[in-house]
Amino acid sequence: MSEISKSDADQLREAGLAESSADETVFIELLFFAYRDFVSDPDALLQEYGFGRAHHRVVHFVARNPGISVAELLDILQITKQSLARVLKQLVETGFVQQQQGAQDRRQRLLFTTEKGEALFDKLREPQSRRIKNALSGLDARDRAGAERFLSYLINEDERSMALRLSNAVDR
Amino acid sequence: MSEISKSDADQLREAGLAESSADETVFIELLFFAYRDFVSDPDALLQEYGFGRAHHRVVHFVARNPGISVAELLDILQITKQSLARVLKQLVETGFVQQQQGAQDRRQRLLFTTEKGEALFDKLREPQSRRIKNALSGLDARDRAGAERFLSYLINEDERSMALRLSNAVDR
DNA sequence: GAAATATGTCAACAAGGCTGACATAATCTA
DNA sequence: TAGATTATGTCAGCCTTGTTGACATATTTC
Repeated sequence: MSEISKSDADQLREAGLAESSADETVFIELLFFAYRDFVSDPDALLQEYGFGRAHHRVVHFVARNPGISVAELLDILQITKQSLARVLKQLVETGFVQQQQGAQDRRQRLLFTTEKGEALFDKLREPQSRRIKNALSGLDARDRAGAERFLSYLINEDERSMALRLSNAVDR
Repeated sequence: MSEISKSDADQLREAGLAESSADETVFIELLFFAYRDFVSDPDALLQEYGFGRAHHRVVHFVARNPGISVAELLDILQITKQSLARVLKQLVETGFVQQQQGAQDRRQRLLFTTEKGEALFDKLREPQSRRIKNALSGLDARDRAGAERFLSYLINEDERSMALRLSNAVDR
């Protein structure tokens, strides 16, 4: 990993000049750059539909969790009811998402993607999937495991198991 | 890594039912959850100053790259001149960032943090640094290297070396 | 029957993206 | 040196997506 040399930080540390934050700061910035480029992929595609990133997140998590309730979706996205309602309404009106009254609890509106929604989900996932696949192609199994662990440990502890359960859900 | 089991996806794959995107989708969602929580840390602190995430990014990269030009900062943040100008103006007016005419090229306004800006930088970095440190504490050296590699390979190839050069810059 | 819950809705606001046009000063180049 | 290019700033206006708080409805639970 010659590109990812830490020589400067190492030298500083040996000289006793570095704060302990040196190492972490590398990761702070790697996360910024990686996420910046990672989310940039779907944006151009979304414009064709007049949608934004918020729509993408909703379509993605509804497609991945068919029958999810509004409350569960709010939990995942960590935005307010109103922020979700706005984009969800548009997605329902334009036929990308369907609502269905809950069977056990009829107060719930369970959410599903339509075929159209499924197609959008795939279309938006494709470039991100490609980027991930490309990144993983340079890594061996140990590296991949390390990346997966690191990301999962960044998630708030009290929500980690839920997040991992969702991410590892059956992929259709 | 019992928590990060891939049993569902594995079963599907063995049954020949899974699309090749199954593995990547786990990373797509891990990135979402990790970044969601990662950026949530500084938000409460920023409110005390009446600032938002955009201010954070500017303060961070100016503090990390003293004397950076406006053009270089735009390159990092990948936003428009106007979006930057708005928050930069506020940071200068409130005394967190200083401008200084370039010596060689006097058209440039080189940016520096003030002591006040430096203090804010540290204050905002602290919780993120703590989160990273906490995540790394559960990992061995191989895992850490894997995480670092994975994130760097997610960055657009034509900007990767710049990003890595910045991230590995001398940490003060 | 009353309280709690799931959801929706409305009005209003703020942050921070965007565009496009135009201005100024400084540098580079033919 | 004149003209083109570059670095930056600024103005007006727009859009998305986040926020709050109040209130309404239907349903479930106690």
